[in-house]
Amino acid sequence: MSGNGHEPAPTARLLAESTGWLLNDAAREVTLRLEEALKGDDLRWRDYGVLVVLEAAGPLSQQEIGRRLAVDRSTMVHIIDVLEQRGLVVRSRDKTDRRAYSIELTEPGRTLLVEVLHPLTAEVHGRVIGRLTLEDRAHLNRILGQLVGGP
Amino acid sequence: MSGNGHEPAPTARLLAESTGWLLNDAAREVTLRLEEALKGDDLRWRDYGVLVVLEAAGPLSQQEIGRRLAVDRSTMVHIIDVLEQRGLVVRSRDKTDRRAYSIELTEPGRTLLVEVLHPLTAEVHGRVIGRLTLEDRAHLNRILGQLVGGP
DNA sequence: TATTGTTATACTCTATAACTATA
DNA sequence: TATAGTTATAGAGTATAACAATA
Repeated sequence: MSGNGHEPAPTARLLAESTGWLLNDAAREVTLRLEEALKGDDLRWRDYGVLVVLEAAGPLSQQEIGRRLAVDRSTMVHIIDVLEQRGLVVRSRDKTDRRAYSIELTEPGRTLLVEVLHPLTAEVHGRVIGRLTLEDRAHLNRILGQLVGGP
Repeated sequence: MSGNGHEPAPTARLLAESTGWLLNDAAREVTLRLEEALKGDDLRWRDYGVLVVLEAAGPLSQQEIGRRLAVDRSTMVHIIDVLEQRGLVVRSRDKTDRRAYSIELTEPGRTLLVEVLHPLTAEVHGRVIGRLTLEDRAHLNRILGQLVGGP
């Protein structure tokens, strides 16, 4: 990339009145740093997303995971392929619908999540969000929640 | 795409405690709608960004525009190509450094911005951000500004 | 020697469409 | 007839590296 190494995205300063630009810059800021941190474990932001979804919701079909992350089912195939090869998830046929898989977190997957990935992302997260007061963090989460929750 | 047509990105509900996910979902929400709105004028979010940067800062080199939008100079070539072909910007050689172009907004470009694009994006923006109270909007902008402005 | 714009190229990401097996 | 997963493929977007003109 060009100018987005570690400096803040400068669009913000130019267009501080536009929430859209700010949102994009902020999201890029956080995502870039998380991607950087996850690179050590050879995982992408999206892979981590799959693991987190499975941890939170239990076994799901590929399509359902994709729906929750806004990823197409054909794209999910590759993502699950990689995670399965690394032993972080397993595919087994859904008992009640044998067209679908039941994707499940393995013990190594769960361990990686708890012992490595969560601390790692929490650290990055803290570094970026750490600039904000606790009050502002709560504000931000509440406001963003309203934004994405609406119609 | 799969599940991100018009429904809110569902990651948020699952991981409401993680600002990173929320930021991504919110940014995607806004960007998708803006892209949709700009489609009528056959422009992308990023093209609009170039026009806005030029409007705010005056003539700039391709590389400088790219730096401000976090886009590589090789990518800028194509973007400016299209905008120039549509008569929205002009390339002229920089007087003091004849390696560089001076990219300038044309009158049609400025007019399109003022009469069409700004109202359009303001409308979309209002539709998404409109869910928030005026107070929350101010909060959000201030907090995001802190996030992207920091080290 | 360094830098702007350019080109060619390659890589990543993703979706579309057609297929299979199940429902 | 519809759906989950798969596959092949194609398109968009982007960066890397080498080159010409200029500094």
